[in-house]
Amino acid sequence: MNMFNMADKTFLTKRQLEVFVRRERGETLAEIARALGTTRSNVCAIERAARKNIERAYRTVRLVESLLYESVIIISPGTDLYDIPGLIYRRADELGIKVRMSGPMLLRFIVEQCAERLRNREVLREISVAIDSDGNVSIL
Amino acid sequence: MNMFNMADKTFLTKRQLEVFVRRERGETLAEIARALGTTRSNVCAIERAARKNIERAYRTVRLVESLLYESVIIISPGTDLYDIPGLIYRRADELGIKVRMSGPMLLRFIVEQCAERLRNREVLREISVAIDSDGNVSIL
DNA sequence: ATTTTGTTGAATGAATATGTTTAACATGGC
DNA sequence: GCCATGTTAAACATATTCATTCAACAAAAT
Repeated sequence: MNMFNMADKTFLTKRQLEVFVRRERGETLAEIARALGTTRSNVCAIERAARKNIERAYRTVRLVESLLYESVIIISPGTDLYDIPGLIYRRADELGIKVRMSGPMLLRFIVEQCAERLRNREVLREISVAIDSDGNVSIL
Repeated sequence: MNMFNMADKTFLTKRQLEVFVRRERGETLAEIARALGTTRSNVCAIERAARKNIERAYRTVRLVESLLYESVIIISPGTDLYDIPGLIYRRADELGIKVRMSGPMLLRFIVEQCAERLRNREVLREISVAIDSDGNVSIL
């Protein structure tokens, strides 16, 4: 049991919450380390973990909302990599959304995120791309 | 490595996302189990885990926003009185909050509320200023 | 120049999470 | 009754996270 994170309500540990709040108040790593009886580097690590979890929570919420409220584009195996930006722009146009990425940026993004689903220019496994109403593109 | 959750972006594993999306589309446990090569009860468990993670992500976001949006600014001894409005505006900007007081109004407000913590232009004892999400400023 | 402050990487033990199987149970439709 | 559907609990192996320490480094403040 983790007696510190009562009830699994959030993704922040009691320790992470304590450090996060104190840091937001402007306390220094050394002050917090003294108060919690540990080291600066440990407090630093805990803060890093807290912010990572917060970022992940935001991304999770955005992902779920994009699934529930926005558009998902399914890119089938066999599609040519270079056709993907066009597919995304076309769908965005249909929805009246301006994509916040240029064509080349989109290409690089896809390659980065889906390297293992591509071979040269060919899509091997289905790729699901979400566009939210702000024009943010994400891979599901 | 968890080959299922590319890149630690969210709190949903690939499996959880797949099950969640299919369920949202109305697919039945048995259908999904067949498609993923496993059992109904397993799909059920995965869906439960997915929804638990989503709920936790929402709670995390709400917790963090409640911490950030009712923000407390600590003004340390030694601060120049005339720097205080700037500190408050900067923090408000970071939070995307518009302060409902002009600079001179803020100054007069501070002087009125904290006379005994000031000597001429210098802050003698720490002052805690709160801004709420409506931009209202108060001394704690 | 020294101290404070924040960061990073590696390593570690303990705690949690994940996906899985199997067996059982409840409900509603036909 | 029979079947499809959804749920639950126990148990398990593997994977991941958490807090921690220690050593080292860079930047900023004193």
